[in-house]
Amino acid sequence: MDAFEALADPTRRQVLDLLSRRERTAGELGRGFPSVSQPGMSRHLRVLREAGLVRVRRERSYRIYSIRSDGLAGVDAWMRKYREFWKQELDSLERYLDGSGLSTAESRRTRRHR
Amino acid sequence: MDAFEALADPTRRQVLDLLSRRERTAGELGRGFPSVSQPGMSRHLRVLREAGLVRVRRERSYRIYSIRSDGLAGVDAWMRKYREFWKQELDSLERYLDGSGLSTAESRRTRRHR
DNA sequence: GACTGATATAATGACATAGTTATATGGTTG
DNA sequence: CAACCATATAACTATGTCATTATATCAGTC
Repeated sequence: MDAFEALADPTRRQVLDLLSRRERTAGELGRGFPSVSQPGMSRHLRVLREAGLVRVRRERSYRIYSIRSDGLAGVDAWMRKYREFWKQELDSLERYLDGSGLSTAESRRTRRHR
Repeated sequence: MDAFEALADPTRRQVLDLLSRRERTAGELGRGFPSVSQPGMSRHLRVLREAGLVRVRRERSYRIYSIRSDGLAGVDAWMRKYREFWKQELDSLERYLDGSGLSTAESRRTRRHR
């Protein structure tokens, strides 16, 4: 399962959100999702691992999971070429605002905020 | 189907790649993927549309599809909080290189290129 | 070395997805 | 308005995904 498929599941995205703050054991992650059984979480973690989105290391009897940027960097790279699209839309918003009654300062503020 | 699920399919990502260059009719998009039947492509386009990733307009008897940044901007926003992860890794690479035999100029070049 | 705690794998079932063929819709043209 | 072209929807099938229960693995402890 590739990174895009792995990210399609909301639970897995939430797991990454938790890991983005700090690394956690499999058990901690599992307890964070009462709606998911222990084997269910284990499977999600496996998917994330095989997609290159997380890494594991063993410590005592625990498995400690943490974010691995490789996979996400790949997704980010794919998205890069689209980023200009909303930048473009902001630009045309700016042009529109510049043409209207707003001052340029106000336009810039508007742009910065959205 | 949300934007993340829509992006999980490689064909749909390729469709977006085509549309990132210029808008196209459903037929043009279909012909771009000989491995996908006409109804198959129509379905993919529907998924992309309902996920907010593309928009359609009618012109003559054609349906013209184009990128709609809303959906992708949402995905990008989710990814934003991870971007610092590889930036961080680049920073530690830089620190490592600065500490090694490389000149600072070489380190900066390395950093900029990856 | 048996027992326990932490985690992974196996087996299975319900449901979703993507592809296929057949058919419908809707605008365009003679 | 009949025939045609572009595209969408329906019905169906194959395959995949996710969740569940039961079981295995494996390290640490008594």
